[in-house]
Amino acid sequence: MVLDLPRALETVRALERERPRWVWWSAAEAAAPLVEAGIRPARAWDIAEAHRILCGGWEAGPGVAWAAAHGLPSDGVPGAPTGDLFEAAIALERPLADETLVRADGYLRPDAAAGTWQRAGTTGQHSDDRLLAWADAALECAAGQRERAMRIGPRVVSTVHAESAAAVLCEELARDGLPVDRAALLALVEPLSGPRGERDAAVLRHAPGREHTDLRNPTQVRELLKAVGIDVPSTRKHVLEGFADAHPIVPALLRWRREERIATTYGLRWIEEHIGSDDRLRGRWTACDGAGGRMTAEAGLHNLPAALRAGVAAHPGHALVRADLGQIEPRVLAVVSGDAAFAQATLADDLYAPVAARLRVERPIAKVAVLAAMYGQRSGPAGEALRGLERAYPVAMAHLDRAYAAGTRGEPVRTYGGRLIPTGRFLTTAPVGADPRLDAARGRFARNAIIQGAAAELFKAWAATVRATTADLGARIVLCLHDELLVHTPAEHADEVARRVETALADAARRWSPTPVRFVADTSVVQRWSEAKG
DNA sequence: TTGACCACGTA
DNA sequence: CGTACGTGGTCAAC
Repeated sequence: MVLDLPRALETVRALERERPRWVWWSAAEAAAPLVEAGIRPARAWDIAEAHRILCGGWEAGPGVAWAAAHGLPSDGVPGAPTGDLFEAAIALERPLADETLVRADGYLRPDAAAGTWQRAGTTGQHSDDRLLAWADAALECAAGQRERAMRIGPRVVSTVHAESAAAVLCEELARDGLPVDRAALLALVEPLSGPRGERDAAVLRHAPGREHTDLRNPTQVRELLKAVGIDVPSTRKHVLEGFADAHPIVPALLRWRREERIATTYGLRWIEEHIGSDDRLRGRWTACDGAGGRMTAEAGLHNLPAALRAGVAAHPGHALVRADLGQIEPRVLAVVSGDAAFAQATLADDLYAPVAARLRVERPIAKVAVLAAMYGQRSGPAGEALRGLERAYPVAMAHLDRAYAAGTRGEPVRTYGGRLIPTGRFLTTAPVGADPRLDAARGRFARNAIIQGAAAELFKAWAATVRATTADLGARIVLCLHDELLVHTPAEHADEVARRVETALADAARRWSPTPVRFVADTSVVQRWSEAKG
């Protein structure tokens, strides 16, 4: 007997009432079975997520996280056991007996890191001992990580807590799924799911003699356009849009592209594959992608065309509370830079209004200038206003410049929440300093990452708070989209959930930012995701 | 079969 | 000469 699962789940359920902070190697491994059993753990320390924050990168298995928590070089982490003859020979040489989890050199034994050692016990007592040792190792590893986080700054501990909650939320999102109106979705998709020949013909009739063109092949499309007198460097949408009036084939082609996208990516096959018989769209979720620190989702959950949002709908007796953060990135810049003047501007509903007043320019100019400062866009009328920004908000601008400079040098940067972001990741093609264009790309990457990354951290703190404060009403977060939340709730509690979503934002922001920076959400109760905002 | 590239959806 | 992600298509190299 290795584990009596039903009994273990009952124990967990009882313990959860005390609201412990669970320590686990990863939510995917440990929280998923709990979520499956209807247990929604409130607080956790997720070793894998903590490792990604502290050390950057994606690889965060027990062997790697343990080594980092103990200050051991990552290149010494033993690889996963392969089960080959060489390993079998070593096992014969040093049989059994070896019950030590940690090797003499300080690394975890690889068969334990891979999860096989714990389950390989021959007797009950034997495997219980191994499981206990494995649990102790997790506690020790988490303690080491916590110490390291505290050394960077106490805020990093909060970040780990929020990321750990987000990782559990990801398991819940994957299991619960996004409620859809299957009939509505089919009505949107089906007209485009006819034979491809018919869709193609609507374009090709504009070019007699070239009916054999494959519209999916950019080279052939370019030749097709050339034949009707349109010479384009590429066939991308924004290029073609400039020629919309030049020839009727261009709008026909653009329309074909839109429909082709839905027919291929979001067609009947997609519905069949990802939507369950309970009318829930399900995909896998990750709490923190490699670079931006954002959540990611598969199955099209994060790039559903706007046209299909009418197919995302509350189920009977329920409503959707949708809320999205307004102007999140400039508000985040105010927090992470500590620019008091810029923070003052966030007190307005529309942050660009006070910025425009201060710069003595029109609002659109102020907006373009702020976006240019954050993203590095240099085209357009931003130049003059950009110099105004430098004078009005020197602290915020210097903060962005520092990130850019660190990136050009290939140095890692840390987000406000403490997540390490390596910038030398383009090193595979050229070393730092070899190619100015690559260095500039690293600079832009770093400058964007500290803003996008911090925004993701605030978002997850908000989502974790919403999750915690609305669960008692039967509400469930069903979609996270970078700055937007969808909460599925019993209809009678929808208004209360909406209020709590707003409160959660104010609370999360207050905990997150030592200075008063205002974050605003546009929150509404709807039946369909497509319904108008406000 | 795999990886590069294009293209395009979302933020 | 904003960045990030996931997905599906074609093509060339296996």
